[in-house]
Amino acid sequence: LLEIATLGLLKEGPLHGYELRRRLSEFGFWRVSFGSLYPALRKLNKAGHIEVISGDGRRKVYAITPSGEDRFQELIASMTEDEEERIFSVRVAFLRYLEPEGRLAVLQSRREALVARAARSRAAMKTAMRRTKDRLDRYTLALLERNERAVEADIAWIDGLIASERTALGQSTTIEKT
Amino acid sequence: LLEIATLGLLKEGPLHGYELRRRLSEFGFWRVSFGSLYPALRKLNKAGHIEVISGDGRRKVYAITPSGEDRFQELIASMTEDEEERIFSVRVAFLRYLEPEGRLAVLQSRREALVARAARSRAAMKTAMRRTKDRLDRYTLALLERNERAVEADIAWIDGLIASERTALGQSTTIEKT
DNA sequence: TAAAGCATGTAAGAGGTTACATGATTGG
DNA sequence: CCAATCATGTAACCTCTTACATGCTTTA
Repeated sequence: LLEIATLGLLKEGPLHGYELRRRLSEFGFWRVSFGSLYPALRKLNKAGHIEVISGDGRRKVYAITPSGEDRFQELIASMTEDEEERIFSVRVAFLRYLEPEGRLAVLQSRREALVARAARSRAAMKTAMRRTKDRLDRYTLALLERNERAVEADIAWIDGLIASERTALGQSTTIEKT
Repeated sequence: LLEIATLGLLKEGPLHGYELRRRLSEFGFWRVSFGSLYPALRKLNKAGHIEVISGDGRRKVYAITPSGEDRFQELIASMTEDEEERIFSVRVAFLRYLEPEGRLAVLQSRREALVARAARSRAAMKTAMRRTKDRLDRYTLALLERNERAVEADIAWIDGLIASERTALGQSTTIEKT
């Protein structure tokens, strides 16, 4: 998570650690702790994915290297199924760096995961109701309903992205728009 | 997370580890790994929060102890601000075990966190637009909009729960319902 | 000149994961 | 009887957190 977010932000320009953290939390990703940020930067540096382009003693400004670009492409394209929302958000935020086919693959993979989750959620509701003999408590019920609505909204959102991705990809479909 | 989920499920009746895991994933919380489940059970046992009520060599059936009940009450009532969705879900699933005042406190605390997040999200959108001079890319924009809608939906959901909690709590307001 | 904020870092530990090992029980 | 699945467990590791330590720079 930190690795992909760091590389993604550094693709937009060199930054030092403190500023990187500000961007991360400002964007609404999460407020990463320094205790995790600095060791991560050192690790990325040691791996050759980023380099120090200005160490004036005070600030250490990092820039992404070609090796880091490769690593970033690898990370952004490889979806893990039923990925955490936080990680997927970071992926979407940098989705513009992926080629159109890769984007479509990521979005469709996410869609499948969401549909599977919705199915599991509905199944869970049924089993829960059967187990408790329809005495499902108010809060659990409210939670399950909320989750169902949230997943449905997300699927609709993804569908919108997929649709506009498809029209951007296959221009041949745009026959007689009027 | 595992601690509160385990204690909460054991409040409904004794279970062995394997079955506990089934319930956890069946409910849609998450598929906890055995490598985390069994050490956690041993830790809870050592702390005296749960006890083995049937170790027939094969299955080890655990039950919650009075100490575990205390621990559970402590965990369910103590909200951490801007809590992860997963943890809050577990909290809601067991909210019925909290007294009405505690429930209201938890819900209102969550509401505040969501409102704060929405404000941060809007601020982030403005700074991001200012920084990139209105050339915010499609995906980032879609993501920010999606997040805003999701948080708003969650606030509305919480408001519903708070409202019904309030009417259940203060019966004096129910003057002339017809 | 003192406080607030900028900036980097280390150590310990929380809370999970994957991979591996082992054995009992049940169903075809 | 063999495979699947039930059932428990350990070891190594990953990612991130909190708490602490340090020193510089800006501003009131």
